[in-house]
Amino acid sequence: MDKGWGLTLDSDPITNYFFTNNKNKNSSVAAAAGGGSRFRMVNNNNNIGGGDSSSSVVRMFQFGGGPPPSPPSDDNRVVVDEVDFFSDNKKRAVDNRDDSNTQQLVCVSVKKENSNEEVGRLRTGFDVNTGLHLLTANTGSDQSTVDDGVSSDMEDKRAKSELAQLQGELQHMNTENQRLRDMLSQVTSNYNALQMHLVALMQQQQQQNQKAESTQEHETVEGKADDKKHEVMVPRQFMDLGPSGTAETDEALSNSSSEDRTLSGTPPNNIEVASKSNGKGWGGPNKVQKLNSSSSKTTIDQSSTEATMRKARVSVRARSEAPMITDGCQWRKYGQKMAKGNPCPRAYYRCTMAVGCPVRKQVQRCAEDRTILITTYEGNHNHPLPPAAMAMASTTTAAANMLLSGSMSSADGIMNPNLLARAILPCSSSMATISASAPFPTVTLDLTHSPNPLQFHRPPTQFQVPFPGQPQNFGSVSAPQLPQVFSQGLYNQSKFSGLQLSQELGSNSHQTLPPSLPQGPQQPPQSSSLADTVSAATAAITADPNFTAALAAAITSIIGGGAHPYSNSNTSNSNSNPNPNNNNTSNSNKIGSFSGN
DNA sequence: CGGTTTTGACCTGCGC
DNA sequence: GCGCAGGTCAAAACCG
Repeated sequence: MDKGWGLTLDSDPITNYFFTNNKNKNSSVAAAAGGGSRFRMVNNNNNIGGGDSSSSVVRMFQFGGGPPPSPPSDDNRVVVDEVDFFSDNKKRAVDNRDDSNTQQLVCVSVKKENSNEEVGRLRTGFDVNTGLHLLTANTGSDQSTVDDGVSSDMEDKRAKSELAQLQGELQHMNTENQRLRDMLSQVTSNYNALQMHLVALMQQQQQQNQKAESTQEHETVEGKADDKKHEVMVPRQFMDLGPSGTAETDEALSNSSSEDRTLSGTPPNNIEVASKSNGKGWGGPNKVQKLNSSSSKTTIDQSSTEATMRKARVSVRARSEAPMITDGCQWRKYGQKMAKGNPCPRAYYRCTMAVGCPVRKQVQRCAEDRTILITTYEGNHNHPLPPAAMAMASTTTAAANMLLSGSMSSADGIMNPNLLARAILPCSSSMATISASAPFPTVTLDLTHSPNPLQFHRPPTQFQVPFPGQPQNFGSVSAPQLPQVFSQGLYNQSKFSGLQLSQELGSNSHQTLPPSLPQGPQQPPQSSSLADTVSAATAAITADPNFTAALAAAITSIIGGGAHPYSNSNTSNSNSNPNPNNNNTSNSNKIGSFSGN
């Protein structure tokens, strides 16, 4: 959520405006990232001399670049602010000794600006030069030499009065600035609250749908008593890849089931097994399966099919040189195998952030393109997730929920993979593909595509998160910010090849991408990580009104169920360093049999 | 020393 | 029933 927040807010034009104008002390960084270079220029100008707030200053400086309230006398100097600035001042200094006052004022104003850190936005060269020149010009000694002959009280008074006036204006501006900030914070909080509310509503709706379905199933299953209840519900748990983390929502979603799971070693697992017993799904250990003996077997068998159907997997394809993407969670490798048709070994990981966490993932390099890392998630965390892990969790959860909700209530979901895919990633159907092929329905989020490479590449650490949307927008996010977006974890450990927004559907592109991403500089969450990036993207997707609308429409049309996109998901990665692609195909079992490509 | 990784063995489901 | 393939286990090795 948090991250989503930042993104969405940032995207907000208003926010952008405020940030850039008011807060943007490091605008050079913030603006740099995005496509907003032009915007930045404008802002800077405004900051310096442009905007309403600094109009007085503008007048003094007579900047040509910005849109100064009062047109500067010299229309000629336009292009380079610095040059104009200096030349202008100098000019006056030389030409008009009487303007010493003006110079003084300028100096004063500049100092003020500095004190406010407003000047910090200016390019360094600009700042430095400006300060030096002005100060130098205004130095008392110099002035005295110049003014000696003229020195008049009248001028002093005039200067003082103007100074006072300027100070007053400055104060006024500061007040205004503060007021705007307050407004911004208020807007932000309101937005956040609304978003939370929306998510809660969606989850609630989904929960209701789940209950309805579970009850139906329960009834259908020949009235087998209480035990069945759990079993019937179990599938749900798995259905939610969800970010269990924060969870009010999670609990709500997985409510009863979560309770069952609390005791990790025991019964809970049985439940898992039940859902997974069907076959080759990842699931509870065989042991557990064994434990899950006869009594409930019948019910399991009956429900297993459904459970299987409901057990969704979310596969994420991303370009990464790292052995594993950083998703914020801690994983322990418990196996590695050669998979048929892929020379790269497949690594199996289990979430170790909590003792009984059922979440597992497979990591394998793409046979065709080994720069692509395929990470497949399954299960639902039964523990709080760190912020860094929320992004991926949210993303996968949202995708899984979409799929599951579709598949569960009706076959339509699977029947219309495109629709679901679109719902998940409205912009480009190609980015999200749904495979109904067993054993479990799988949603594949392809983060490797970048129709419009807006990607910013950061060589060693790269991560591609192609989200539907406007690349340019993303660009606007600005490189500097992106780093923030990417969580440290991912950042460090996994090397993604650039954050990308793909808009395969040119026309739709706008829709898909949450406005937030595109528009504004995103406010980096406190802890940034790749996960953040993903979460950012996820948040963007989920938070995007358009996305939400599309999602809701899709779901409604398909199942009438509700999906709840979590705005926060993250992928952080774990500490473990699996090298799926490592040549050390030391794996075990069937290496020999492996035919490779 | 505890946690993680490696890796051969084992289990299970599926297709023939 | 057999073989294959996917998935998991668990002892040994490794590592900080």
